[in-house]
Amino acid sequence: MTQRAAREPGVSRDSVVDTAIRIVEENDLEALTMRRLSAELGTAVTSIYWHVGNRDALVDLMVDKLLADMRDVTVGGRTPRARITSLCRQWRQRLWDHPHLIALAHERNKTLAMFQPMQAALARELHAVGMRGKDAAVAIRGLQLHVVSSVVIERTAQRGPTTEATDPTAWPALTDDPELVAALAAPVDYRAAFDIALDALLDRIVPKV
Amino acid sequence: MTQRAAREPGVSRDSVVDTAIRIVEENDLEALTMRRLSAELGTAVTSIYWHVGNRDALVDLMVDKLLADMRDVTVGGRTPRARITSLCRQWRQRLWDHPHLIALAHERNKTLAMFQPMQAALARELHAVGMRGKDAAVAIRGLQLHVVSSVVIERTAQRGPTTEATDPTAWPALTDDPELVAALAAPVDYRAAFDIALDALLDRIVPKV
DNA sequence: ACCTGAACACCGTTCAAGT
DNA sequence: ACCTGAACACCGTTCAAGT
Repeated sequence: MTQRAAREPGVSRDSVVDTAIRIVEENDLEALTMRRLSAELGTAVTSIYWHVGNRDALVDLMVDKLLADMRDVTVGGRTPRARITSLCRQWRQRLWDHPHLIALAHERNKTLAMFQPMQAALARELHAVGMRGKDAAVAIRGLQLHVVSSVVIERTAQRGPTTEATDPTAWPALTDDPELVAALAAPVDYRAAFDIALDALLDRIVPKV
Repeated sequence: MTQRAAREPGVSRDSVVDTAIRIVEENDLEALTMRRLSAELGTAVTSIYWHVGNRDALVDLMVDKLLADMRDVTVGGRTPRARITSLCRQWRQRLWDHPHLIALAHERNKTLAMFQPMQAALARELHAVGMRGKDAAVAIRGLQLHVVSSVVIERTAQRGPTTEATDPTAWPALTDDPELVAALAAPVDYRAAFDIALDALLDRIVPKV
């Protein structure tokens, strides 16, 4: 088997998935159509079906491939608490850097699966602070949901040019606090909101050591 | 103008939106096609375009209509903290009761707009504990993101029969904590996770009184 | 002002037929 | 084992034409 798949002879399952990922990364999810994909591969539409089944199965393969690429996790920080914070920030950043992955996972209901590679690393840190079993699972779940939902919300919010900034005319009750109204009209600082909530979560979840 | 729009003579903008909402509620978002909508209305496909513009504009109208239906908020609880908790839980429940709204809002990038009707009520409670201006805005944003993301994640997670339960074979590092592995393999208790994180958030955000 | 049919440029998927 | 063209049953949208 040649490292770089030859272009001419035909199409492999891998080349289909790779090309599909490239199409999505260079454009967006809705740019991924079977016909365009086949055109880019230089084959008939129907041969794709032989290799990957159908569109849903193809997207599943794409998600798996992208997740496999980010399986290794490195941790920094002195205390376990610092390492957990670093882990969560790092994971948020990684998902953030792969916005296409989020859209893909959403379409296939694999949103939570995006977090799986991080669970082992988190469990290790929780063990270090004496959390095991069910308690550790609850903590992992809480952090997992926080990271994933943060990225999902931010990405879908800024996906289009829609009026996501809240409409100030909607609150007659707030006219006595113009500073609040102004602050709500400003764009959301997702990063800050993420950090605050993460810290609050850790205060609650991770025992002080 | 008759209260209940007459069926025979023609189609109104309202009847288009209402029928579209009914279609989505009885099925799901992808059941909403212009052709099916027109069939259900008894008109030609093209007349819909005259009334609402195009599909995107129609979905916008649907979101606005659904949000208008849940604009009034009632609060219960003695202390401000209890009332804020009640508000967040109530809002989560309302969004939860309208899963179609979430899918609709997602398609039109109006995810955060779903929360808008609740902002005024939240601001009132924060004023009661002495939070104003920028601090109050940060608190509102934090609670807003928590509620919305909680519902979004849970709904997309259970949208389909996909394998959302995490695969236990993926963590060789965890074999020394079988209770943790078992707990992670079990379905997520979103309600509990929501309450824990909400409490943690409030500890951080709302000043003790 | 409102509604129509015809047409355009797309989709995903199946299937029998080729080599 | 792999690839093909033709066909089916859909999409959203435009546009000229009707009343």
